[in-house]
Amino acid sequence: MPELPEVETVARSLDRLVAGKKILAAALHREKLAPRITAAEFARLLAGRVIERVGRRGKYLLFDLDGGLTLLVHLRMSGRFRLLEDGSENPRFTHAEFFLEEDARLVFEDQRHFGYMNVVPTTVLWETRELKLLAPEPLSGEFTREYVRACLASSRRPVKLLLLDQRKVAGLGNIYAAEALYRARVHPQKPANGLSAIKSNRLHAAIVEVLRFAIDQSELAKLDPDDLESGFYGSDDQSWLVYDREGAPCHRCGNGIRRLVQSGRSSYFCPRCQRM
DNA sequence: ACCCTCACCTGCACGC
DNA sequence: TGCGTGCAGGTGAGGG
Repeated sequence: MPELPEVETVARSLDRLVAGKKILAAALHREKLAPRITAAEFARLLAGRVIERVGRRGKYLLFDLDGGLTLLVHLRMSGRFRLLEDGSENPRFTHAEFFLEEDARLVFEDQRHFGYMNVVPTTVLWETRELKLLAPEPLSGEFTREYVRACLASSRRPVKLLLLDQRKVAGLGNIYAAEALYRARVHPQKPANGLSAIKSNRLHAAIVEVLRFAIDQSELAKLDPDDLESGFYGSDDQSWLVYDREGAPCHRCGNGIRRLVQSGRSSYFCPRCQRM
């Protein structure tokens, strides 16, 4: 279920826990998890590789391996890594296993079977279908006011849908899109090219703030960072300003938060603070 | 090129 | 209690 901030936290945790370790063997238990390679290739490509570092691009986790390979992972809705002690049982929906040095076992579990993995040569990483069309990182210098303004100007779609488009903004999902629009006081159904320069700038700032804040929260909320049994999730019990608060009072004006459906997905907003 | 709908799975909260 | 329904934070394929 993670968006950029949670994926960032997962990447940091994994980097801390498994960077420098060798994968002695790897097993793919559900072939469709890595549809571009076979289970045999998965095992062969990963066996013996040292995990040099774990990073992130958009909502993708990137495991840089020695020998010029990168393991790409998308958690989608329910993907999750766990680092287990030798001998402990696999979680119910374990779809991949990485047997590491020192009897550590990294497992990937995924209740909804939406997760995705691929192994690619690092030299072509940025040209892969997964990463090639991804928008700039919203917390990088590339993500400027001008970039956001140009993006918005290029489409008549409702601004909320534009924010969910990974080719426009990398890493935003349904929650943080709603939170950013609320902070910027922009109505989710407003046509993207109808935003004034002022609102566009507010939205740019709100996106950056929302993500920075959420990364901090997610880091703080991690229970015990050194507990190998705990999953690598950020907090589940964060409270959002508008997300999932239908009917509850707006923190700014007290009006009831409303829910509407756009492209089959819930949008939450304050009808008084976020006018068309 | 754009934009929408649907499919991919399981589990959970809800109303009857 | 049990069963049906709708919903879930993501994305890509396929269609108009």
